[in-house]
Amino acid sequence: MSDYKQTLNLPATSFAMKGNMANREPSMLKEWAAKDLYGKIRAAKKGKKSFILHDGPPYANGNIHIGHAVNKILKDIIVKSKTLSDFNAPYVPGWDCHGLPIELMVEKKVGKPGHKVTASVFREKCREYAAKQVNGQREDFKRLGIFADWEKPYLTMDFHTEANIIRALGKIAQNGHLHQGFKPVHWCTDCGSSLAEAEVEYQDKHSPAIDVRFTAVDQSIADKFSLPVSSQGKHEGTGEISVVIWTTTPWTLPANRAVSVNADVEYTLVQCDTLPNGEAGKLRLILASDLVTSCMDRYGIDKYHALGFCKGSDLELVQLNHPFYDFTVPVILGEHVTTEAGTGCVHTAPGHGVEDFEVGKLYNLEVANPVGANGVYLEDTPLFAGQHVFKANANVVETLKEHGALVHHHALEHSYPHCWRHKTPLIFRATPQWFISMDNKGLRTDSLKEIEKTQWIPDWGQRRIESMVEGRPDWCISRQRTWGVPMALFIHQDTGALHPKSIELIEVVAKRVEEKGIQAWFDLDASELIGDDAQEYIKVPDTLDVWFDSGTTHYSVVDAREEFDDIADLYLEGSDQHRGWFMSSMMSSVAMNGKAPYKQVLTHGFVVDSKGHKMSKSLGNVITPKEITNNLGADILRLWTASVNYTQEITAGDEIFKRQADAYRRIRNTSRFLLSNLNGFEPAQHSVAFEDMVALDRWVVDKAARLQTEIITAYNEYEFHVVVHKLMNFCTTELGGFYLDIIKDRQYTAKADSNARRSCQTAMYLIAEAMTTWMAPILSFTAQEIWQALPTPASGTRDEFVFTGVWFDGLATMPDDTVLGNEYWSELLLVRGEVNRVLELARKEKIVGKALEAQVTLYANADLADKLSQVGEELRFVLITSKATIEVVTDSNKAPSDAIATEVDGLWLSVAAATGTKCDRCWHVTPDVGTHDAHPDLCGRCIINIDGAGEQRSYA
RNA sequence: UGGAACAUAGCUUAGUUGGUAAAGCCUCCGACCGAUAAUCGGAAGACCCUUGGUUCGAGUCCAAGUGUUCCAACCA
Repeated sequence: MSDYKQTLNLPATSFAMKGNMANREPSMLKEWAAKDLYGKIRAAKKGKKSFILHDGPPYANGNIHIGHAVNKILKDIIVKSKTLSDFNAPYVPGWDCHGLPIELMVEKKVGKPGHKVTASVFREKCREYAAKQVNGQREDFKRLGIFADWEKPYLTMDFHTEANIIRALGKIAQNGHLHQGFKPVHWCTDCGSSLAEAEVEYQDKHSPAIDVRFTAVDQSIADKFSLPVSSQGKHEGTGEISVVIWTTTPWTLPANRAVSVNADVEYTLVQCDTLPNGEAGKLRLILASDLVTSCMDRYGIDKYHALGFCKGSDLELVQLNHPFYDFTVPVILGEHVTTEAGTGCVHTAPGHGVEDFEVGKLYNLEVANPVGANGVYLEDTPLFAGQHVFKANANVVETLKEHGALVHHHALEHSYPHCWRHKTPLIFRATPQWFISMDNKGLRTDSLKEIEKTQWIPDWGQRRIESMVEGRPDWCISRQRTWGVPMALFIHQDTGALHPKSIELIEVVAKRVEEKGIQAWFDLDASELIGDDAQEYIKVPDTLDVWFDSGTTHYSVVDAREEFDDIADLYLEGSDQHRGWFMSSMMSSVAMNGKAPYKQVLTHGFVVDSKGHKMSKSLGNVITPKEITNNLGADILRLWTASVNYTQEITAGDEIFKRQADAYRRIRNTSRFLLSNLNGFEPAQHSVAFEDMVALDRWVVDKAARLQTEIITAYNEYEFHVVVHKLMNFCTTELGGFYLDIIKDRQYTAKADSNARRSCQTAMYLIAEAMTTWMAPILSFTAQEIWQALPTPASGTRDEFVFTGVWFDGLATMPDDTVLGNEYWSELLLVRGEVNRVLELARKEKIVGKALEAQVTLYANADLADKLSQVGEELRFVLITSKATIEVVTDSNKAPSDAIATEVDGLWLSVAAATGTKCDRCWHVTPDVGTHDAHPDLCGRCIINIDGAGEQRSYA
């Protein structure tokens, strides 16, 4: 055996084939942190045009789930790609730290505020708990390779943020958007306080279900129905006309202010020829047509008939007598009214029901609130003063009977909200609340204008938030909670009016909060700030809705942090945030500044399992980021995130991650092969000028340049799956299946320092440089690993990190129609595909094994033959055969019958075993092997490459 | 129940103004043994969710339906 292998330029690299990223990433992160990578990026981009992605704060509770991971990875990809586009894109991560879920967790540990611990201590515990949660989540985010100012995040519980939240409230009040009102909330009469939905549990309860009739003030209401007409005139029937309602909460009747009907439902005027339970007498009742039969059954009225019909809308504003009070209430229209149960007419007490409240607002109904905090009717409540509402139920029923208004009464067992602590039934009770008005100062219309100016991606986001803003009620920002930013206002104890100096006072309070946190407000003695006014003015005890906290971060964070010099360019969150953060941010920003807080809003979908179902513990289909990073590494998780169209639901599953790992290996191996062929290549001394390169090498560099443009565009449009697909396809199709396969001959067998070899090394080097930047925003760990393995560039130094630089600018392009340019090689690629197909047939027949054992004859028409011959003798290198012969086909000189027709117009192929002997060095089969005395096992080409000046290559 | 979105090979995605459904991965078969737990070649693989409609012609336009997700909270 000869030793010619030693004369080859075989690939060599220390870059491992297996990434083993799960194990290696943590140490890379450690190193990056030690070297202050984030700080280095900031320094490198200082003074550059800024791009501000403002982080929506996750709630500081619990481990991060895969949705958090997707969100942060997408943000990170954007920040990194913008950085490579030479923007200064600082990334300040945030956390939402106040609010009920944390209170509930802390309650479990230390009990409710005001019981075992003071409110002050309780807040301290909440603060500690939130801080701990933030630390945990922060480490998990870091593990994903997210680059951020982790040492200086923003927390909504930072003292200066808390102070700014209060200032934001002041600004909104100053601009006239703040007003007081009432709103019904879940109320526990034992606690004497409101409850959050999370504190409500549903249990079965027995309630008195009653049907009550409200007599019409004006009996001519009958005219509204389509009454039958006879010779005696209209048949109107006889008996008092009433609308009948059904309710399970008789105690709410004192607060009744209307009866709701559905505009589109048909109602019947029913002539009853007996009273309920068969007693003698006549009545006319108004009921939903669909429910007449069931109602009559229930009432025990068997002699009745329909007099006429009308739509609910016909009854609007008809006046009815309250069943036991001396005032009238209107019939109003509400969409919440259905005909599933009851009578189709709904008792409406705006003080005791959310739907009642909402519909009542449309009709300017009074929000009557006759029930005190202890569940007892207030002193000025006629008939029931001093009675507890649940005890009063029986008395209300009795009173109804006395007034002849009770149509039916029975007991009902149904699911009813209870206090989770006392297990007692809850009531809905209107309490004074603070609202940001949607319409008083045109907030709704102004917001809609700003929404239109904002770019929503995908574009349906705009319609979505618009419809929400159009339909939303005033924003109730007050909460009766402990762990929240206080509504730092003083109101008059009797009138509820804001203190005349409220705006100045807010700044004074904010200064104190800046020093000592929100506790400063709760510790504050009113007289300290307002002196003698403290006799008449009291501190508002409410806290702010946490949506207000996060919604105002455009002010408390973006405006406040010195690394930001403008409003945010981009907000990026899950699509649920149209209702949430996007909305609260828009509302507060317009209320404060009259403009949107962001220029673009990008949304992503939710992560679902492989069947498209949401992830939940009960289904057992939850995949955690930790599982992925521990098994496959963060780069796989990142690649997966980047490879999907995240605007829809994002599917996660075992097979999907396995496929991502496959894709990862392909990209990694292609990079490895490039690196291994750059062994010994010094760009400064070995680079070949573009115009001196072999044609095929120029083509691939041009291809890479075109691709880079497309990839940057895809990054700019936030379409990362396009990046991944293009990258993969380039590795597979252009590189693996074509270019790299072809140049192996040159790379391995040409003289080490020949133009033929240096040319393709130059191309591979340029591609490796560019490709590393392409993948850096996504496969950050791998890209940096490759970056460190790349040779020193011609400039003499390489930045320590791929992340501080810009897209590679060393690629060159050629016009499409350049001689031997893109068009030419595209066509040759097609020809090669056909050759491969035919080679495969020959392989099946055992004529050849590998392609180099074959010789191919291309029968081509004149046009094609001319093209093919442009690369001359080097055509065989393109086809990776030992010989390639072109035969011109004309009408008179057709291809032989055993040649195989191809998909390429005017091309027939035939394949045979190459004649000659296999060269021991380059493995081509040629007749001249054995004719050279010095090297009997080599072909002439190899001898030139070993002993001579080296072969010349121009094309491939 | 309302509002919004989505539905194309096993997987991830392309499918322009309607004109015979593409790519990569996976799978299978083969080659190679100088990218080797790699690489190369070839092949197979789709009732474009269903049903109607418009049209000479529909993955694409329209309608209805099915499935899934998000929204409709003093949850974030």
